[in-house]
Amino acid sequence: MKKSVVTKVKLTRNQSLVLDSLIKAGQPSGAYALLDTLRPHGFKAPLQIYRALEQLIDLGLAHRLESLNAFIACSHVSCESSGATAFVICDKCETVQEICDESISNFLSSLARKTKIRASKSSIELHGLCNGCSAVSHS
Amino acid sequence: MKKSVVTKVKLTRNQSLVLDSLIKAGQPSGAYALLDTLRPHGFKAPLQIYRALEQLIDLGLAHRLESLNAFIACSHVSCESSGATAFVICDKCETVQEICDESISNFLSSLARKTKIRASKSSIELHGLCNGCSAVSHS
DNA sequence: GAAACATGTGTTATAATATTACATAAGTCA
DNA sequence: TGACTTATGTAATATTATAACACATGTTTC
Repeated sequence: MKKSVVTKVKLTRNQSLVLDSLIKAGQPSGAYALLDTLRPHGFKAPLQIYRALEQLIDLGLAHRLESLNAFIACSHVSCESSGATAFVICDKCETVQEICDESISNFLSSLARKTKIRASKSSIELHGLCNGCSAVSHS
Repeated sequence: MKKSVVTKVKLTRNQSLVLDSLIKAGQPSGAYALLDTLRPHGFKAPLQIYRALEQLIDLGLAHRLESLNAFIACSHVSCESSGATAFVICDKCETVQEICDESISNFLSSLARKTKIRASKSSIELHGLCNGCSAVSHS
């Protein structure tokens, strides 16, 4: 669906800093949260974040979570990023599982075929309570 | 996943107006676009739109498209809204196909099982070019 | 009907997210 | 070097969404 298959990309300083922040966060992070984190490194405007994110996403090193307006580092060493990725999000502890297997791409292919669309981008996000949180929250 | 199974709900005036606008639009509409449409009917503030939308979505009469920050009327007479709905969106003509069959719910169940999540909400959105637009755009 | 409660409304202000526009700098390649 | 593309800095602004408060309407219970 996308090209990608990145072997060795040289990230710019800004891109590296944003990616590092995302990785350290280990959670979905909003653009403005990233900005605050990076102010000590000289970042001053949201655009610096958004521009870096755009690149990282194109390279498959980061993903955008549409339902959260947030971003997360790709959890695969370097996501082959067929575009066929699903995110499973715990609404309590904010843990995100990034799933990227044949069941996802098969499902998407089948959906595209049925609806006669030439697909270019997908977003699959499942919200709920993860195993741990589900056990605790017996409200 | 949701309750729903709405047989006959009495919508308030605001809710009816918003739903009518959504239906007339026949396309994804942003909250502020709806507000503009409804100013002649006395709407003045975004909150009036957002509050109506919240109800309509709870009732399964409208859906939110996360990747567009937009809303659309449910295309099923009254969506049983198992929550298992997928949206296929043409980025050119903005047509949206709302798919709601077993393949969707099976896929989501399987994903929830694999990731051990107790799912409460899902969002599946596939972007691309629809059959018609795909034929034209031979750039 | 009156008291108590939940739900819907109107309105103002503000928060959170994202982009436009323009000037400058740095990397790439003929 | 010159031409070109890509990245950057910065300010301003656009777009989307919510908080807070006052008031009204509806429903249930007694």
